[in-house]
Amino acid sequence: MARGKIKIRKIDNKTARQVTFSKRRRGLFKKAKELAILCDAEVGLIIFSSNGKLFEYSSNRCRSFPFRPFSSSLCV
Amino acid sequence: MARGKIKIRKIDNKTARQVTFSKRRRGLFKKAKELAILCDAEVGLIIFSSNGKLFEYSSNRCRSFPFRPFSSSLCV
DNA sequence: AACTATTTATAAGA
DNA sequence: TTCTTATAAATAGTT
Repeated sequence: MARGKIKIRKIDNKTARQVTFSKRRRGLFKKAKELAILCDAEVGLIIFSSNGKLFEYSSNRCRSFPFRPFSSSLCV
Repeated sequence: MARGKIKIRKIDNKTARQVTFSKRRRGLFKKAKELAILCDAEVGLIIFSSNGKLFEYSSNRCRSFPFRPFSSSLCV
């Protein structure tokens, strides 16, 4: 998508993979939030990095239906 | 992001909101899949439209840890 | 982390 | 809903 087109396959180099993960993770969360707002949708996104670190987002507005957040802490 | 810049706020017109929902939902799923493949991550994405229709994706590979798919049918 | 050339996503229109 | 296309946004490679 930028200085060159890439193939969608696992990035072998660990450092490069981590860099791409950080960049694309941020982009994905941004898009998820935009969809929720623009389209009045409920969106839940959960990501485990290859190291097992958790990242999550929920658009939930503390309703019991149709959707509960992944972490109760997200619903303060 | 195209013929004009938009503000990220709920789209009032229902038809326009549905059109945007369809387009952006597809884009979001694509990005989610790309992240999972490129970065060897586990990704789960769940969306309820404003009409309550469910759309979901899980990159899960049928492991019991760290992540179970949202629907068992996704893990055949 | 910042830059920027390019690719990709997409808003509006057909 | 699908296609087109001009433009905004994301991002790959670089610094």
